[in-house]
Amino acid sequence: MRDLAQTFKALADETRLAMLALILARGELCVCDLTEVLSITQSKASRHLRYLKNTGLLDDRRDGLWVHYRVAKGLTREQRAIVTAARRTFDRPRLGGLERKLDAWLKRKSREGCKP
Amino acid sequence: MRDLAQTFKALADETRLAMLALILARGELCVCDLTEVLSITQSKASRHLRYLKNTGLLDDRRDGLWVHYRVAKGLTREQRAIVTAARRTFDRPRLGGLERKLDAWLKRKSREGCKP
DNA sequence: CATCTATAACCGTTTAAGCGGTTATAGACA
DNA sequence: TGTCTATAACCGCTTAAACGGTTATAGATG
Repeated sequence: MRDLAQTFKALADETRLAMLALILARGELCVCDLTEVLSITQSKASRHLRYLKNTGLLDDRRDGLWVHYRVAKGLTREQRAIVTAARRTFDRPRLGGLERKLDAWLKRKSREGCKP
Repeated sequence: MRDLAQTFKALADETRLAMLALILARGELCVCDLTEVLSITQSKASRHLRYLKNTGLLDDRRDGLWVHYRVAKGLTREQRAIVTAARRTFDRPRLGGLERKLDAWLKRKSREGCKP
């Protein structure tokens, strides 16, 4: 019960939910992508990603300066069930909007780098 | 996204999770049953039940002095999905233990009333 | 009406989350 | 080595949760 409550707590925040939705949609994203697309500070992005990682929902992978986050390999049975249910219920229009923003950002990033 | 996070928040607490598990298992329970079986204060039980009711997960029904709580009729699509997933993942042994305790309590209650 | 019971609502306190700003670290690169 | 970049870790502050104890309310019962 402890663990189940913990998993729900990890998803009980709009920012973390949006991060998970985007990562589920794209497989893997780096911190600056999420910071940009969700229009949040780097410190906020980092904090919430750490939370999701500590809960065991995400893994990270360093690649040079960037750190990429993806859904963890070793989800528990409980976690898998909850994440799957969450995935099915994400707000489609909102997620669509975020994905378009992400695409625009990725294009700009590939031209001009990670800065603005 | 707002609502989804709200639903997760409602389930992000061990007490509320246990309450929901018991109510799902039995259909309907009154406040004193939950107070007794979970060994919590009345004020705590009432507070968490109000939380679940305000989130739209539970309905209440007054019957004389007692108030019975059950899973709400009008769950949103999201809520139904999440509750169903949660139900599947409840800690079986723990829930079994609570149910045995509940049965013992209900027997005693029918004999001696709601008191101890 | 007076009293008793089950529950809700309130209150003051403690604990935990979340936040932005700042500093530290790890790796790239001149 | 010095500097730049992406990210993590830290800090002080603010807000929100949760708690137990107490009081209020609704309905039962004598």
